Amino acid sequence: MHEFFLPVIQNALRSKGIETSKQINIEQPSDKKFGDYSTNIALLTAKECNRNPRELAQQIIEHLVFPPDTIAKIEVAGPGFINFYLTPFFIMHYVEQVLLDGNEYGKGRIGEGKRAIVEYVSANPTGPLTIGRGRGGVLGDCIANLLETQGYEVTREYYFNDAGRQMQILGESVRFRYLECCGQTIEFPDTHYQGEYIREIAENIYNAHGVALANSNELQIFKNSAEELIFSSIKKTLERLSIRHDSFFNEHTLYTPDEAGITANQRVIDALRENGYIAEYDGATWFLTTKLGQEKDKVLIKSSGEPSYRLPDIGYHISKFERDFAMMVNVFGADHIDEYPDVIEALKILGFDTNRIKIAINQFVTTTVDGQTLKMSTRKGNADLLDDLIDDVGADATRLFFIMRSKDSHLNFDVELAKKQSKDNPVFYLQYAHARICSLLRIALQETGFDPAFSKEYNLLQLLTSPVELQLGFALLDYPDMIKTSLRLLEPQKMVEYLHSLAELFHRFYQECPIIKAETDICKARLFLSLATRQVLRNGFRILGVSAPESM
RNA sequence: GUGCCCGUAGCUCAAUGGAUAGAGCAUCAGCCUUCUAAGCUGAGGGUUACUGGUUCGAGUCCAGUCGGGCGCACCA
Repeated sequence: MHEFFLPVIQNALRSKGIETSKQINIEQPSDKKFGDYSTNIALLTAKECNRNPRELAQQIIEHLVFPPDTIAKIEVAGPGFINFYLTPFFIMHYVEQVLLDGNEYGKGRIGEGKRAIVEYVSANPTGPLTIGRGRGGVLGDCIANLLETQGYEVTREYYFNDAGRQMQILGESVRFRYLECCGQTIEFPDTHYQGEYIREIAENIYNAHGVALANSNELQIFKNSAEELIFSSIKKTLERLSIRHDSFFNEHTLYTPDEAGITANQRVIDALRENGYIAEYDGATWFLTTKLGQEKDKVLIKSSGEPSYRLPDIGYHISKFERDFAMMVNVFGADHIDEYPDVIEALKILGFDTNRIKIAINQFVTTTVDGQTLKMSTRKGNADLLDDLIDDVGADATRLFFIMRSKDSHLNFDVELAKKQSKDNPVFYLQYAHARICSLLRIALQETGFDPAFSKEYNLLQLLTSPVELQLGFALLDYPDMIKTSLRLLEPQKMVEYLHSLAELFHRFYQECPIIKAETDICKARLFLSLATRQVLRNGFRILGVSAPESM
């Protein structure tokens, strides 16, 4: 709707000779008595023009020219708001558009011809996925879905490292458990991975090789089989939540020399050095972030000769620029917050357009069981496993729980409540609306023989004039704006909120308006409205990755 | 100590700087002989942690105070 109002208001301002740097906001008032849409442009520009806002608003109104039959009423209200009321004709005409567009309804074109990359999950294969990782995974998947609705060609990427110190410890952990299988008594170090899955991997190896590996100090086989098993279990877990990646980027490629015999890491060092941001001291190679006003320089190459995580991170992002992505979204948990500024600074120094990079940070998930908050750690093996949660509450509820809160808020996951499978579960409310519509359409077909999907009598929609019908129609028309807002904020939670209010309106409509029992034309019109509602629910569910059951 | 996030109803959370701060759960009172009651209608419940500031207007922005979470390695 923004596109609908914007040019008209701009024209009115121009013909009044008003120049303003202020942005024209079109918003929905919290209360319907202030109109369907509203703008505060008169309030914003009054001071610049040295005018009374209400007077100014009145004069702007006189110059507004809308297409016929679209706006029922325009008024000045309060301190100087301009409020717009849509005609019932316009609303119902738009519902028709929902039916015509079908699965395409809500799509936009701002990303057409552009490539975007979303990086998410990116857990190293040291253990099964935890609930905390799940939140980022679902968030990333939904953001990728949102980007696709706007025409972006999206790459879903998983960045991982199977070479570092943690993998070494993983291999050793498995070896210790294996030795236990062989009958040895081991003092298992606190620093190592204590999860039950390590034993299982060790038992697998024991079953395959017996005691043959007990006297070797070779870690490779333990590390490799652990990595293989853990990675496949991670992928399986993600699959259960319909989270998929189409690109796996191994950090190790940044350590591998190219045709010229130079590694990506080395190129980063060389380029930063050329710009005067590299120095060697204390045996290490440093990124001189003190020159950028930070307290300390940051190590890029440790005195051992190995790069720290920052160096490949920079190289990794350069690879995204080289792959020519117009938008790069990084999704990660709050514990990774501090690594970002350095990477961005380095990229700026090297002349990259860092505005293309968007960071979506999700706050932590705390789980409460019996009112007790649990602290999680993969290494201690007491983490809440994502798989267990999916077992308990199902994939739909898991996904919805993760995105029904703003990513900036700590998510309090009450495991007991989620396990209940009761009607308290918010996912049921949304899905029930969809199932209800499906049932309605089935019965309508049976009893009246009318199938709205194969009829084009859309003009019948104009018969619907009751407040709840118009409110429902209006909500449908708001869907495309909702997607854009959600994407701009990288916040799928907005979609959940919207779909909830849409479901609520439908339930009310269903309660107040007899549909199959209504007179023929009214019945048809209400079935059209129901069908359009189902379409928007479906389209929204697809973005959230929640299933749309035909019956419940 | 310091960087980021958060503090809103009994609980979990909403509210692109807008008009009377809203949902769900919980509590209470109604609505199924009628298209799915996993639903609908209504009631109660608030000094938006605190103190200042910015402006036509602040839960929202700024400064400070208090409280909670996450970081602050030559780990990733």
